[in-house]
Amino acid sequence: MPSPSQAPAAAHPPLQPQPTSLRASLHDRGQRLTPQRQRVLGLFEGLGEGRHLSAEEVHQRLLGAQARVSLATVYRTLRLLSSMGLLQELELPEGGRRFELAGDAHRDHHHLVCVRCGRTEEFENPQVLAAGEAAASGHGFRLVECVLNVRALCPGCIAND
Amino acid sequence: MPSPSQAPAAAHPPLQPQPTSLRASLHDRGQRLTPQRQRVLGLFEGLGEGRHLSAEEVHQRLLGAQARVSLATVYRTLRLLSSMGLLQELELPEGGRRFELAGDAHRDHHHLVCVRCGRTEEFENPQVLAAGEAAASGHGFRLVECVLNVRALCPGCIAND
DNA sequence: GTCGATGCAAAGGCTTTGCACAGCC
DNA sequence: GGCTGTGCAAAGCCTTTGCATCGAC
Repeated sequence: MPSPSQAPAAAHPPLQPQPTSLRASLHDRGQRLTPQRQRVLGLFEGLGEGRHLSAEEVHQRLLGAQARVSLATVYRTLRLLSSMGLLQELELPEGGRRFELAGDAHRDHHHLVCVRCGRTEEFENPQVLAAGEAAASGHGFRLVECVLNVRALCPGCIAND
Repeated sequence: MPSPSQAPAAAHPPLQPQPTSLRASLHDRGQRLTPQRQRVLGLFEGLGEGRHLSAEEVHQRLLGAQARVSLATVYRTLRLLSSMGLLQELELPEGGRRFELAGDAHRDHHHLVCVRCGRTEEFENPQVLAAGEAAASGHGFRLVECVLNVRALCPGCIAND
């Protein structure tokens, strides 16, 4: 269950941007809340959990939403939000860097990718998380996240084989 | 226990290059066995399973071993050997592309990476493989490989926290 | 001897950075 | 009003590609 950050007053829908907590997090680091940063985070929150975008895709979507943000700022913001723990960078095979909304739910969030056409499915499996935790604690590590990348052939590509 | 590939005649140490099967695989594709290709594959075989290198590292190691191979050829060869299924490209967080020797053993070969210092441990866990197979077949996919990337903090970095 | 592979260097993406201006606090 | 963030464009990796030569078959 996702823990509410720090908004005890009103119950708000999960897809809604949370400028309050974003501002607070930024302020703790001596940084500022700008429309660009709200836009980027809001974009991911609007997508919902588990959806991932490349820097270029973020840029295009923001332009499409009439939000004037430069690509350089998109890169800077993605890095900032990742370092704040609000976004997470993920590794997909043969692709590029992508980012998605961070959250406890993502500690058990995995990818099934077709090695031929790139089609991607997502799934969860608590046993994977358990295995990750076992491996981490077995080596004295503290788990941050675990991601299972399953590389496979999708039905369409099997048929074309 | 690693299964022997296809050398029923003599028991040879697993670290030995196998020019015969490499030549055969290349020949099937109308391609040639060159010293450079032997060198690159031999380097990985000499490392043993589960060790991974970037293109730059491959190049440096070959130069150090007095093998004159251009970086462009390293890139071309890594791609070729990957497409032949002899090497596999893997995705590590915050790093770059890396390659490792392919093999059945690697379908259950996972990484525990410190998100701060990059320290990497490797481990196996059959339950992870089972989860990957379940996910693949559940979506109609045919499993190629599954890799669990566990991002965590290592003991040293926890202490410096 | 033929046709593919290599080496070199230039081109190509994607990402980061320097600097002056704009805007949050 | 100070100081951080932004936009623009140039610089920087890493990787791929064109072309003449070399070498495996």
